[in-house]
Amino acid sequence: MSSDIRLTPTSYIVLGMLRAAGESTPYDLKRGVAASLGNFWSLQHAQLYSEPERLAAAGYVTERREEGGRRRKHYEITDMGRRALAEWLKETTDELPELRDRALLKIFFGADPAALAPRQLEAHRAKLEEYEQIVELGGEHLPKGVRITLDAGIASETEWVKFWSRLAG
Amino acid sequence: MSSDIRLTPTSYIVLGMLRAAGESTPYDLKRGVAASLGNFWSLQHAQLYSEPERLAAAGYVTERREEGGRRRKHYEITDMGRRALAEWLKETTDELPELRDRALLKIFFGADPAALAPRQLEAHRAKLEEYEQIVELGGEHLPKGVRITLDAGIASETEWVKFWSRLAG
DNA sequence: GATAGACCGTCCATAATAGACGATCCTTCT
DNA sequence: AGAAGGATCGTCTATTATGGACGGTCTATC
Repeated sequence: MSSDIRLTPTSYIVLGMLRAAGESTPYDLKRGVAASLGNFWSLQHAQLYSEPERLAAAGYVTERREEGGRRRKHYEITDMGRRALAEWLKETTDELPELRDRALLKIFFGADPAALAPRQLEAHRAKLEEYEQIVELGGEHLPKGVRITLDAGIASETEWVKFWSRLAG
Repeated sequence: MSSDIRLTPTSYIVLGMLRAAGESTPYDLKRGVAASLGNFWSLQHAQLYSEPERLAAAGYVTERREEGGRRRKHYEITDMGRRALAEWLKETTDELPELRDRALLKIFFGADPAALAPRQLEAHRAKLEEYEQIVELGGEHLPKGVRITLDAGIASETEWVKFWSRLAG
């Protein structure tokens, strides 16, 4: 409680997941993130262990530790956490997304696009298909926000598939 | 020379910029990056001061320091640096781009899309226009790789403009 | 030759990355 | 029941990266 920490996007991810899923262990968070938001916000699983601790120390979440076995930690969002999350959700932003594309980086410096294209095309196609699968099996009853990000993913991957197809020739 | 360091994407950015532009100071690099590759590979200007030092210690670049005034450091790529860069450029990758989109993150957790859309739309539109400007004034004689990444940027921003337009309603 | 504003370099505390490592748990087979 | 092997899960460490403050230097202008 009460050391004041800086809340980063990582913090809000933890808070958001906890609000949506209820009490969770870091591993739960990890799986949840990987299956969804990890697609447009990359992060490291180790952070889902350290960040909740930080949040617990500052009072945004509570921590409960199993006695036996794996001694897993279970976290739950507090009212303070809910308030912080709600406030953050209300703020708009004009920041553009950050992108880090290794393949583009190589092309920029003169790598052969036709050499890079096949594997990139394949990877983007696979991702696109993954998204479409999710929509097919029950995209109707996804929460609205989730559905929108999924649509964004589909639109964006579709575009990348086109882009790399052109380069593959 | 000869401490062996791990070469990160940041390293290759420094090497690539030095190969393309010849001897440069970190500030030169900073400006060069901001104007081009910064659009699809975000990085911090402080890194363009620390990374060349690291590379110099390992022999990938040479360092020359001004005597008077600002005592700027000038860096130049070595043969060893060129070899490392060339090798990296030859490797293909199936890694997908990393994305970090704060606005999408908020939507995912339930923020109001219509509230977020206007500023995002505006920002993406501005970026798109910036790219198109570059093409207009002399996109013909840009290096091929640079031109391709520019095309990628245009395609991608066009898509985002559409996406946020839909949400703005 | 003063001054304002742009240009430039460095530093620091904190956060994030990458990935190894080791423990625990579950299933299946004998 | 017990062993074996694979999936699940948690932690740690060294290295990089982030964000931003701070302070110095240069240049144009009056």
